[in-house]
Amino acid sequence: MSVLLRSFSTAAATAVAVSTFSSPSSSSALSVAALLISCRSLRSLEQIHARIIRKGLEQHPVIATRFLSFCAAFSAPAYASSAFDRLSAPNLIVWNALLAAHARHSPLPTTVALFNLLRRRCSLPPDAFTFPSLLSSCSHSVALSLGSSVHATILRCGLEADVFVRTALIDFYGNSGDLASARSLFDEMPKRNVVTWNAMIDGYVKSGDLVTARQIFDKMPERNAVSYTSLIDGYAKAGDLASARVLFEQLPERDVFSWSAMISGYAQNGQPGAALKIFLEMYNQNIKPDEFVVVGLMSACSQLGSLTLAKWVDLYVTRSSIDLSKAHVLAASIDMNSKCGNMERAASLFESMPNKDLISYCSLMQGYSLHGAGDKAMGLFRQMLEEGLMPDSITFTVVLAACSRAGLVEEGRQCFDLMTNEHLIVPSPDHYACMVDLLGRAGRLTEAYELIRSMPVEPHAGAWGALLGACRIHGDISLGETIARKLFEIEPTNAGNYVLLSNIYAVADRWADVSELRTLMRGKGIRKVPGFTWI
DNA sequence: TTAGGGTTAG
Repeated sequence: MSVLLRSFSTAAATAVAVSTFSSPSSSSALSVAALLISCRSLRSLEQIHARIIRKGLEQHPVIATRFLSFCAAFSAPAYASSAFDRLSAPNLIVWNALLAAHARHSPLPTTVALFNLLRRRCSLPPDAFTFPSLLSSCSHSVALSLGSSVHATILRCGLEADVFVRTALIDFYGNSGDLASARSLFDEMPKRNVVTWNAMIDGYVKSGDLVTARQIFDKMPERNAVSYTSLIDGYAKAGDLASARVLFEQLPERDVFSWSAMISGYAQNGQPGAALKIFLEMYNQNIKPDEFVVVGLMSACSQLGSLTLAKWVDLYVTRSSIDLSKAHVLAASIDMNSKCGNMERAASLFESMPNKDLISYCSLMQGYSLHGAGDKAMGLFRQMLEEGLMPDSITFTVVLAACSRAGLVEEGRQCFDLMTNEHLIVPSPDHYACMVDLLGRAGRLTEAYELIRSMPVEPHAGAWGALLGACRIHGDISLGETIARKLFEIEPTNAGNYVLLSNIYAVADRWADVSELRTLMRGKGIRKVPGFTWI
C-alpha cells in the first residue's frame, strides 16, 4: 500500500511538473527547437543553450531532450549532465537521452551508475529506449557478466522482442565472442532491420569467421555501406585484399569508412603503392579524409620512403580539418617523417607531444638511426629511460640497430646486457642479428661468429648475412667462405650472398674463385637482381 | 492522446 502510494505520488508530481510547465510562448519553443536542429558545433550549441535559458525554456521537456541528444552528438556528456541536473522533474524520455549521451562517451561505470539512478529516481520503469545504449556501452567495454545481467533485466521487463533491444543484444554477444547466443537471438527474430543484419555480420567478422559473415551478407534483403565495410575490413585484416577489393568495387555509395578500410588494408599488408592509388581516387572525388584515412596514407608513405610525398602529405593534413594532436595521427606522422628523412619535422612533432610514448620514441630513434645520427638516437634512448618508460623487445631492436649502424660497439653491448639482465627480455633472432652486425662491422669477426654459434634460437639469414658482409669489409676469406656455404643452404636463390662472396674473392685478387662462383650461379639459374629502391 | 529518447563499422 505504502509503495503504491509512493509511486503514485512520484508519478503525480511528475505529471504536475510537466503539465504545469507553461512555455512563455509556444512560438519561441518552436524557434529554439528549429535552431537546435541546425546546430553544427559545440560552440553554437552553447549559444543556443544561453538562448534557451534566456527565454525560460530550460525546463521544457522536449527542448531539454533535444538539447541532450545534441550534447551526445558533440561528445559532451558532462555538459549534458550539468543541464540535466537543473531539471526539476525529468521524465523517462529525458533520462534516456542523458543515458545515451553517457553511454557513447563516458566510461561504463558512469553509465551504469546513471542507469541505477534512473531506476531509483524516475517514476517510470526503463523502457525499450533505455536498454540499447546501456548494452552498447557493455559491448564496447566487453563487460560480459554485466551485459548478461542487463539481458536478465530486459527479460524481466518483457522487452526482448523490441528490434532495437534485440539488435543491441546481438551486437553485445557477437562482440563478446558468444556467437551462439548472438545467432540464436538473430534466428528467432520475426523482424530484423539492416542494423540487425550488420551486427550479426560484424560478430562473425570479429570472431574471424569470414565464411559465415559472407553467408549472412549474401542473404541480406538490403545492404548499406556498413554491411560492405564490415566485410571489406574483415577481408583486408585477414590479408585477402582481392576479396576486399571486389566488394569495394561493388559498393554503390562509398563513405569515408570504406575508403579508409581499403587504404589501411593495403598499407598494413605491405602494398603502399596500391594504398596510395586508392587514396588518390578518393582525393580526386573530393571526399574529405578522416584521421584513419590519413594514418593509412602516412603508413603507406613511410613504406615508400619518399620525402617529396611525405612533404605533400604533411601539407595536405595541415590544411585539412584533421586533429594532428591525436595520439595515433601524431605517431603516424612522426614515423612517416622519420622514415622519409624529414628529421626536423619529426623531431618538432615529437617535441609537441605532452605525453611521449614508446612508439613515438621508437619512430624518432629509428629515423635518426636510418639517417646516420646514431648518437642522437642513443640520446633519445637515455631520455626515454629517464622519463621512466619501460623499453620493450621492439625498442631494443631499434636501439641495437642504431648502435650497429653507428658502430657504437660498447653502447650496443651495454644495451644487450640491459635488455637481458635488467629488463629480462629474451633476445630474439633480430636482436642477435643486430649484435652480430655490430661486432662484425667493428672487425670482431671471431666474437661475432661465436655469438651466432652460441644462440639458443635458430639464427635467421639476416644474422649470417650481416656476418658475411662484415667478412667482406674486413677481408676475412676463410670465415667468409664458411658463412657463405651456410647461407647458400638457407637461401639458395639469394643472389646477394653469391655477390658478397664474389666481392670477397675479388678484393683478394682470387679471380679464379670469382669465375667459379659465377659459373655456379649460372648453373643454378641465379641472376643478380638490379639495384632497386622506392626513392 | 502534439513534440522529444534507442541499435551496427576503425
